[in-house]
Amino acid sequence: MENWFDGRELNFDEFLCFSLYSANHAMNRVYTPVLKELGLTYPQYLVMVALWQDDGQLVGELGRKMLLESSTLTPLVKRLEKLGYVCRQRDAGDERKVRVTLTTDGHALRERAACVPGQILEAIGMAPEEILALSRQINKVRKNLTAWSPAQN
Amino acid sequence: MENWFDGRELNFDEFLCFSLYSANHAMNRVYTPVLKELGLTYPQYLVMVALWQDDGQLVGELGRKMLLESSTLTPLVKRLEKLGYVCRQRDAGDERKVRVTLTTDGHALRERAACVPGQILEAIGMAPEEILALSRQINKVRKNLTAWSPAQN
DNA sequence: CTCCAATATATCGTGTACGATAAAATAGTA
DNA sequence: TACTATTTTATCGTACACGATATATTGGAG
Repeated sequence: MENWFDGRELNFDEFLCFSLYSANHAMNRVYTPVLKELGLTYPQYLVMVALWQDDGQLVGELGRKMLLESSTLTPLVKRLEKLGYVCRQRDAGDERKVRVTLTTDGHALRERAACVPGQILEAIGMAPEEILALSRQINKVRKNLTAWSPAQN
Repeated sequence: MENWFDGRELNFDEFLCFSLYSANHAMNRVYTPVLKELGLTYPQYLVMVALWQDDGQLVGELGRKMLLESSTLTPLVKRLEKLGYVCRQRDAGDERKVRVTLTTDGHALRERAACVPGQILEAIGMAPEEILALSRQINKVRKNLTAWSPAQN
């Protein structure tokens, strides 16, 4: 187990890919019990964070931020609606667009979720500056990957 | 979009979490078309890599390496079996265990997949040493997260 | 030897995720 | 104005991924 992804048996790309893959899963497993008390999944929480920062965004805007397709976001937002945290309504000016707005409960949830970041920060177990630096490096990889995929192939 | 996860609006933890989340998705999107020619998904490819390095592993061993539950691995390996790349058979000595063995096609696939790492490496667009260093940092986070989750909560 | 706990997979229900496709509204063009 | 192309969201099918649970085998205690 240890020597599989901590050793040198994998190629460099496989190494990084698997690191991202397993770290993302590990993050999800830490978030899950914390968010369970709010009745949210991790992707649902990310959408709520985006809405707390900027209410009334379109499904498309959320998709561009989170890099998700409508086939993923539409049912996810519908679940948030069923939970009573958001409201979906067609834009009056352009009936194609669907605007996602926080309900009173959705706004109130922000306070109840205030303790989440601290718990996650503790679980990560690194200094904020270190976390930020690592995030930037990972973002650089993400940018390279998204820039490459349509161009080359 | 840019200023959401590249700026400072998120908390540190949300920042890192989202970086991992989106980078993992981006990686998946790069792998998908490359692996499509082999008829594999990314998790299936990871299992094949593990088997190419060490054939005849148990479902449980694969699960510990990839940090996956049997509820995920069992159907995944069954799909690999349906594709004709592996063979699932109960261990003679202990009928509870299921051993996963490469078929002739499974072994042959290794050559056809030899071009994959190079393409991914190109897409990542970083020097091997840099990739390795980043992987190690991410693995450190993963270790912290997995060590924390059962202890604290 | 019998019963009970532990181990190893498997099954089920829910929720992401995506590609392909569809449907509806808007924009652009002849 | 009529027709087409684009935009925006939604739907469908497939494949992870997990927690909870079930099943079967093995190991131990008495």
